[in-house]
Amino acid sequence: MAADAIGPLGITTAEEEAYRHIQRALRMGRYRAGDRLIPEEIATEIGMSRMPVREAFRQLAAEGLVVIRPNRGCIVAGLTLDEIYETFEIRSALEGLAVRLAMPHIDVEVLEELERQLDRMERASQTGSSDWVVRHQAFHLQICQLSNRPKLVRQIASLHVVIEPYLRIWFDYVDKPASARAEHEILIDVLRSGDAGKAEIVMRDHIVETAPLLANFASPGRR
Amino acid sequence: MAADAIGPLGITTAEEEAYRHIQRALRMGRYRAGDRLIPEEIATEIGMSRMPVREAFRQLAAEGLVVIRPNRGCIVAGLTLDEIYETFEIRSALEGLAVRLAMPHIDVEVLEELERQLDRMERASQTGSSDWVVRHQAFHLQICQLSNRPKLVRQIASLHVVIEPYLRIWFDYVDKPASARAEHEILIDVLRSGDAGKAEIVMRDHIVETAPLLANFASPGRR
DNA sequence: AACTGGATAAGTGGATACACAGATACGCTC
DNA sequence: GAGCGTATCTGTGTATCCACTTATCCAGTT
Repeated sequence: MAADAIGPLGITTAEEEAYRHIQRALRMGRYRAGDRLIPEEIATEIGMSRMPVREAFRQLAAEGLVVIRPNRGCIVAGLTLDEIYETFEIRSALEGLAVRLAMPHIDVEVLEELERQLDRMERASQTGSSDWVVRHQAFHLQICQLSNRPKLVRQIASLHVVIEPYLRIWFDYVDKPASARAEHEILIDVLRSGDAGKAEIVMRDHIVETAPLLANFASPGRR
Repeated sequence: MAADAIGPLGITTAEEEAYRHIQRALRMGRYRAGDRLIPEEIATEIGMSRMPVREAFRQLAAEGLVVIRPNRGCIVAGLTLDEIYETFEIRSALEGLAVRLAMPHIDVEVLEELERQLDRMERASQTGSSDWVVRHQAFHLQICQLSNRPKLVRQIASLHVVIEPYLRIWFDYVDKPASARAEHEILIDVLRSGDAGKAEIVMRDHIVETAPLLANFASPGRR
């Protein structure tokens, strides 16, 4: 059939489209925490009925991006200060595990690729756009993916989505995280060293130390 | 209204009921990995239309218990051998973190309660029923809950649900995990010692060492 | 005899329609 | 004037219906 390639990406179902649309909006910080998401509103926005939108809500609720209370609609979740810290703690444990398991798959080419990623990150930050956030997450996920643990990577990616709005707020306040480059260079260094146990510790510390930095800026943004 | 208390538990919506029904069935191992879950079949089973069942599928898919392929229905997920190991690795990282964070909240009363839990576990195993699995999970979750990290506990609980069918198979093959009692006594001992770092290591080892034990029995059961 | 093509049946995804629960605002009573 | 009860209205949750995709089976061809 000619109508096979409907969308630009491999979107097959209306639900998938709704899911990506809403998730994108949430990541971008278009809605504020506590805002109600009205199914019909979003449905007309992307030209479908509210049914697939509702099913998309379910997926988002499972990821913790929204909260659905029976008969009382769907509201944007938002994280309290405690929950931001908690999310970073979980990230530190999972990404620490990932980097430890990734160590056997580290070679020169990988290290070079990571260096290039760092360059892209810096360039993105200089353009002033919040592309830096996307690049930063790509850098972390790149390392995690080397662990060859699909479920682990998915869980980590899901956590990144939850904290993305807060990273954006942080980025908007401070023009560019000054120490970010150095921080991530240390990560590459420890990967180069080949010490899996040390790499895990460095990654864990790197992540938990980030939390208080953006918590200061994120707190006014929460509900 | 008199008809307020419809169900025995606080089930408010049909979807909630469908979700619990299917999740229970999956945990009990009623379906085998690869089986197709037919919405109409389950819908008539609990007296509703297939719509809430469909939405329940979404939640289950988000938890990784089933897989939904567009236009091709809902099949029971099941874990490959690699995925079983991976799940235990993730559990070890998360429960390790949880026990470390729980340490400040450990006191004599908590330790006594955990000892009682162990007794209940042993009693459950002697009755021959697979209640042991429930008790075992309750024991682990009890410790995790002391961390005071709701999101962390939820993630861990979700992993427990995924591996529950395999724990049951394991339990059915070997009448009673012989070393289980001793293993968990060690956990309580390290909690008593007050050394958070050591407790994390002990918990991590305890969990990853369990994986190969039940992997041997679980492998014939997978798809 | 095996493989490929099409036709038919079954089943999933989506839309519309309806019933019920919750929120809000107005009026009545104290 | 304030507080409570009630009525209306918005919006969610469920059911039925329709369209489209996919799988299966049979027939025709090589």
